[in-house]
Amino acid sequence: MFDERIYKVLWAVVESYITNPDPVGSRFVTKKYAFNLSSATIRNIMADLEDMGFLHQPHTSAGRVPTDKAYRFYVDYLAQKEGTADANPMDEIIRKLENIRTDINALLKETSRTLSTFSHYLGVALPPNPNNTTLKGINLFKYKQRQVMVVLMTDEGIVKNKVIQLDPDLTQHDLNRISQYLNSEFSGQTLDEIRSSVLREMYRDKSLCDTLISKAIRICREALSFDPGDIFISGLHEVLGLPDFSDIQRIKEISKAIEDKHLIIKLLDMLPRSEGVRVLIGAENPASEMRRLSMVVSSYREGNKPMGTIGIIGPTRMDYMKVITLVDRTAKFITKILSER
Amino acid sequence: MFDERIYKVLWAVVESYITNPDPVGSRFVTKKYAFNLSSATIRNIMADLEDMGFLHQPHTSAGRVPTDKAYRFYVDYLAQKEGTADANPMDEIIRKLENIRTDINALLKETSRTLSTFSHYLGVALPPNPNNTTLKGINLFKYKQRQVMVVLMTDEGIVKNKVIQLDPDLTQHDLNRISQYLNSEFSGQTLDEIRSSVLREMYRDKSLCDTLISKAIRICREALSFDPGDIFISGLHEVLGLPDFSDIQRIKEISKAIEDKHLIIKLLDMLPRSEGVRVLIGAENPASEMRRLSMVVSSYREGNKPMGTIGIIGPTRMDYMKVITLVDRTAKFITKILSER
DNA sequence: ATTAGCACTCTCAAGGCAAGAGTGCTAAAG
DNA sequence: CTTTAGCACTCTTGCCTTGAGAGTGCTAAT
Repeated sequence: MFDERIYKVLWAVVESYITNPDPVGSRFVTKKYAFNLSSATIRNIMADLEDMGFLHQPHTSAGRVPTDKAYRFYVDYLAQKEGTADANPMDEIIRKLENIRTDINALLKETSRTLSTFSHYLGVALPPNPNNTTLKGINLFKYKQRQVMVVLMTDEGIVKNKVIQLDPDLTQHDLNRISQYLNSEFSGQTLDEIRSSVLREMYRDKSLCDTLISKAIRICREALSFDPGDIFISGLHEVLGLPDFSDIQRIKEISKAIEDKHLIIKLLDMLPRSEGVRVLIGAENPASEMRRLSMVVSSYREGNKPMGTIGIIGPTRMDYMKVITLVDRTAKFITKILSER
Repeated sequence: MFDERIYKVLWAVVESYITNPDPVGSRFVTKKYAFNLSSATIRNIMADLEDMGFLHQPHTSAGRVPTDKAYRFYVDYLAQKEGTADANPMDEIIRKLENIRTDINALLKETSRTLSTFSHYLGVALPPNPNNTTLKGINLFKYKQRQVMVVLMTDEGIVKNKVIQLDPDLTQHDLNRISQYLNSEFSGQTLDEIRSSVLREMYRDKSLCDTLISKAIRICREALSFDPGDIFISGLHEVLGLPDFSDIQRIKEISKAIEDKHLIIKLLDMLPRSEGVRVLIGAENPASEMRRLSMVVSSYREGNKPMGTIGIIGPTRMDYMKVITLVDRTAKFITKILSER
């Protein structure tokens, strides 16, 4: 049962299928990966592997194709002997990203693009969840009659702005005082914390209905109703070139995934921000829409504080080795940039 | 030559093909659009139309298919007897957009989505070109060591922010003075004007190298290097359902168009902001990548001032009638919202 | 000028056939 | 007991043919 051999065969099948999406037959395995075994023996082994749920044959007398379970085995095994891949493209990536040190949004946008061009899969990059960011400053500007522009700035370099309607017309002077109050009260807290304390205050201070403070709180409440930050996804044309997406149904799947950004955002946001790369293969994915897709993601941080997530999305038949090191090093590089500045 | 008849046939062919993408034959025309003519006569007419470049047959003995020229004829004719279409979905659109009166970006995002769901084509929305917007105010915040967050706000409700690097470390007090100077100097001007006057001053004041003013100008110069505002494109999954995009090549085309946002931005930005709807059919399109796509666009305004552009992109075989009124009324509605506030 | 009739062309779907690939099983060999 | 050789079997794939169907273009008649 602890036969090394059969895992070597499994390994060979996965590798072969990854480089070339044809069902792989017993004969091919013997030829390409010279075991000292005949094709008949391999056949038996492969039959065993199928029973164990690692392989699948599309029809009698086609070769075998790896299942999700096989890929899982493959990447777990990969993790043990990590770092075998060469990092050729990294130089170029670093060169591309190094010029965008300051602006985190631009950095992430470029990251998603770079990831996609080098992996030939979808590149994704998620900014820090605004709810967990800590407020650096809030500024209010009179915009038009009864309209106020709220500009929120966080320690992470995220800027959110919103125009909100206000019943009584306030002067810029009023607004300055309000923002001063808000800053002294709230800066240094995360937006989530602020939101809950705002709600608390609302209940307590029902009486002070028309004071400056209650106005400030109303502003806060309105301004904090942010949707999660925008996600950057790029490289659709890359995956369209892959043989895995040669039929229209699968293209619809992936394009749906792209347009349903909310789904991916929630998915990535749910993942624990543990260090290192995480791989979700096919049906391991919580979202049913992505049962035939895999994700390789890693979180980036500023110092020790987890920020957002970057990674790639592609078919389950994916060059995991290449992609994992790509995502890993890119995440580390972004972490370095953010921590240095 | 001025025979009404032959144009009626052309009209019939286009209408038929728009509702159903099968090559249309002579017999079908006689049946569906009861002329008092036999199929043989129609055949002759259709042969003439082919000579004139209006029709095309994929192969001997298939019906005819309209060319770009035919669509052009169709929409030009449509323009004359405008407004025949019912505006059923408009109520719903208005309901959807009415709640987002304040924030122009949210408004445009929702617009592109709405356009796509109701047209079943790609919905696009382009914010005002930031270069033509007039500055309302500029604010500088100390962000980190030697880094300054610049927040620009325009009359049009666009907010741009950027973190820039600054050689000498300035205090928030310095920054306040600088922003005060910038506001007094530049607010009310368009960003383009500001950019050119900044360049002029740069040359003149080479001597004042380290004064506050020169710093301010340096800030301005850096902050003004904006790419054109983001464009909103949505509805890829809508077009993937269309029979026109059943082959993978065409999908690649359109997905390339989506990812090359720059291209579309330039395209739309080039179009004169004339009132009313503009239709670009297939090869009329300046960009070669879009030779098999059509665009129906209209600009929206605030008062009399042209702002950005909205519209839809789809195959040349498009329900122009429906789409034109859809785009037209949506643009008018947005104009109304913006002008009211 | 219009129409009926007819031969012609082209596509498309279905069926049949042969080649090729890969399997599973069995029986022999190590 | 494990491995291997051999062979029959299955299934896909490509290719060809065939027939139906649709639509045309041309000619001759109205």
